[in-house]
Amino acid sequence: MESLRERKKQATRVALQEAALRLALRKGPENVRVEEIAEAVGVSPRTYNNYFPSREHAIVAALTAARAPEIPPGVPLADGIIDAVVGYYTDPGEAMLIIVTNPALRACYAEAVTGIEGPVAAAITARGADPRTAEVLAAAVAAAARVALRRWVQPAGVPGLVMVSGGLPELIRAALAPLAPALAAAKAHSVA
Amino acid sequence: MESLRERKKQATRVALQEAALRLALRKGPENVRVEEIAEAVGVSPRTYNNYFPSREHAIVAALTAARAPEIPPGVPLADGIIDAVVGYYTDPGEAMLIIVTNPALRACYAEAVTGIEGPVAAAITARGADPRTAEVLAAAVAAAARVALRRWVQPAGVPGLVMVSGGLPELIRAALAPLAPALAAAKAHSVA
DNA sequence: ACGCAAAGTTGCGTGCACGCAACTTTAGGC
DNA sequence: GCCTAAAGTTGCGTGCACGCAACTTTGCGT
Repeated sequence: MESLRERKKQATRVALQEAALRLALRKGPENVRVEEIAEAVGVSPRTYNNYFPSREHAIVAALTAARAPEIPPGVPLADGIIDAVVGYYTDPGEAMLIIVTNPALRACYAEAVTGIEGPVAAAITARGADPRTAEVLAAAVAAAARVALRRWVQPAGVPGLVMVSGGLPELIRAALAPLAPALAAAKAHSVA
Repeated sequence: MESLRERKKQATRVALQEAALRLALRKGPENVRVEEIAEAVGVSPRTYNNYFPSREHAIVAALTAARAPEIPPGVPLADGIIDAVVGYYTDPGEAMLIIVTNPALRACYAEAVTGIEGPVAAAITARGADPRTAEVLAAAVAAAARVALRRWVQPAGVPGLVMVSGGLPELIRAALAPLAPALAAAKAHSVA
């Protein structure tokens, strides 16, 4: 059902996301006031907060909106999940730089990683695993993805340590690899 | 080194934690103002925020302060970690009820679960695993613990579903179980 | 077409988080 | 003991998040 209400709400939501991202790209995320975003869309600041719970959420939503990981059903579970997560994070254009630059945006983006838990859990369940097991493993996958993001951003921490920081896809694969045995076991458990 | 500075800082920090918890228990967490906590300790509100980044953090800190999970070195890795995490969450007296009642405190407490990642990662590394693997697995363990906490709080979600919500320890064991294969593999990998 | 109930928007008031620039306290060399 | 630098505290100002109570718009039955 696409009532007028729904369409209007969605329109202002999208407008707010786009305005927030545009302003952040132009002036830097620090220098964007909620009032500006609201004004650019023709809405009150109070209404902005009815749509987004913080100043950062609209910007992050502009990047994560309408993006859901797709997990291929044929391949082994671990491989499918890894590819899906890698694909999920491998579009971001220049906007990604804005996000990793700003601490508040980084935190908000890391929080948004939770969004992959639902689809991942569904995929694991679809393979026959117990839903509660799937929930835990999906949370673990999201946690590993956050670790990968953290490593990607970090300037390599202690100077003496390895500077692996290659591409984000490689970091994600490396971070998810230790979870593969648990994913395989979940599948096996479903068979038993 | 216990300089006068350090001792004073620690004293006010502890005083703030205790005051925050005491007031929260007496009046309910919602009705405690930062100004009150600061005044109870004899410090300015601004100083409160130099110690804690939010109103909730002091209350949560009062419960998580000086608590580090102890992971026995002898037993199998997964068992040791599970027992340690269970023990970590199995003291909380009546104060726990205050926390699970309030959404903001719940969020803050869940965030504090990150505190176990360090010790857990250290224990995994101590068994010979790669530090980067240990970091990922520790994050996964923390994520599983958060799932257990979520399940413990939730009023059993959909009415038709199982109402497992027994004790928190059982929930934690159930949530960590799916990660056991990954923990075992990390240890095996170190041996190979 | 009418009118009522549900949903959405807005202004207001309050409390919180925090950068900044004074000001005060502590540490340590002399 | 004295003086200076480092560390800590405080007041102030600003912007944000959100509960609340009007007010406006939309949906829908008649």
